[in-house]
Amino acid sequence: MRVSQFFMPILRDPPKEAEIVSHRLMLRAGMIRQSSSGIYSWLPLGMMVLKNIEQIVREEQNRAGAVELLMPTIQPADLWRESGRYDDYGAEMLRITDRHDRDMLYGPTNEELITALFRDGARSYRDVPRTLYHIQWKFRDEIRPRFGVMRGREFLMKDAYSFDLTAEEGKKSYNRMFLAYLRTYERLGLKAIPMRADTGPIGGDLSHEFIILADTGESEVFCHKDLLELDAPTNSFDHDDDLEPVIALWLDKYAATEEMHNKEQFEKDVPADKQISARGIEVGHIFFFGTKYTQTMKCSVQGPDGALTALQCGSYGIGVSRLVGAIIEASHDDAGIIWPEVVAPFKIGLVNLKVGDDETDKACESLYEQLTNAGQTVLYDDSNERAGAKFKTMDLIGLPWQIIAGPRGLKEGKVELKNRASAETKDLGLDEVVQYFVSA
RNA sequence: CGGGGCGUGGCGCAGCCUGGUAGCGCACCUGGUUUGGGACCAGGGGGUCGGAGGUUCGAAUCCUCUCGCCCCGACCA
Repeated sequence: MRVSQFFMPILRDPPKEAEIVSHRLMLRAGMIRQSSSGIYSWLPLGMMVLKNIEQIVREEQNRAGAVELLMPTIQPADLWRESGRYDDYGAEMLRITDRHDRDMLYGPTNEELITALFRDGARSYRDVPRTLYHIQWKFRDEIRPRFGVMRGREFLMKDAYSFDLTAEEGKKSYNRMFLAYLRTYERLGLKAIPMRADTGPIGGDLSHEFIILADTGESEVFCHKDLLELDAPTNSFDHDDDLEPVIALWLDKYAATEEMHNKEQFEKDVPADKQISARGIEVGHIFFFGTKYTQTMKCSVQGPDGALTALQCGSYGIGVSRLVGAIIEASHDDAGIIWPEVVAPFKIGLVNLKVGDDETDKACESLYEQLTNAGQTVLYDDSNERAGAKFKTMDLIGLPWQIIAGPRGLKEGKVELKNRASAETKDLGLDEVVQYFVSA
């Protein structure tokens, strides 16, 4: 993509409403624009990141055996009356009336919808276990949206739902998703710690929040330091594998959010030098709630003995749009964003320091073409800005690699390759830079 | 919802107290000089001051109502 053809409205100064760093940087880098309180348009650069995250989440869901579908954003109120949550959910649910005066709502979550779908589509014990998911926009009419995309009213969420015959089986589905979450965050370059959590309005008795530590986190969290050292297992698992021992690596160590925190136990279980108390951002939440919805909504399946059994369910959410902000909170410096390669909107920023200079133009065009042809994503700054402005912009938008080409270096046949994260630079020949990326 | 604050060009702000028909920096356009970490000079374009009503010869400025946005709290992926 050429900057001269792109849409990336950079702000030199942050709008005053943006308080936290990720919000400021997203606005400044031209990733998002607010439409109304807690509701945002995603501009090209932001959308690219969102899609990249979404894709990683999708791949790990698929790998964990979940099946993707897509449910609507607007749901009929009757479904929620059936589960009893229409009245329970309160003002956070955006209620709408259609032209026929029917009560509708903009879905804050999808337990009812998926349960109705599964109820109609599954008859036999042979139809379980299944885990279904979708990645869809949700709306929760927060009393006070804030922190930009981290706490918006409209947000993109991956939510998965597991259906099993027995609670024991259900726990397996839960564990499998637990590991999928660890993998997902690890791939995103985040260290997410599962913590025992309150189940809130979703209900149920088994629940974990996945928390990443960041100064700007909205809640206080407490955990054992060793949890930060654990790596997600890389091998695949089947539904019937016993994951308890694997999960135990995480569950054996103390980790709790404010609401679940037990100071005495924390001090008893965790040596003083291993005690971490910090701020955290919740980037995922998983629940096992058994038959809470399947019973009231009559979602059952016939067992081998012919008896009808209400299915055992869990639900598993990842805030995809929130992750965009969370990653920035975890990865930035004074100059701007520092994208992990896997989610970066482009891998390489190619900076032409002197547009109009024959040799520089030629070198840049050639690099752009070769790298693009080799499958690299390149943002080529072919604009007429001055060098300084281009550097600032590149640092702000945080592409992992910058290739800087100007007459001075090209006199020696060299361009500069700069790593955004480490700020390391090296001078390479034109062929060498291409090689660097093509062979890597 | 309770408490606080703000709405003046794309962004940041001044003007409002002491009414006289809008200004500054950045951004944008044109020309020139510049050109490796947000250049300089000159010349331009763009707002009717969130909205409605009122007071007044005259309202961004005063009064009333209203809408939106932000911050603190309760709530949340």
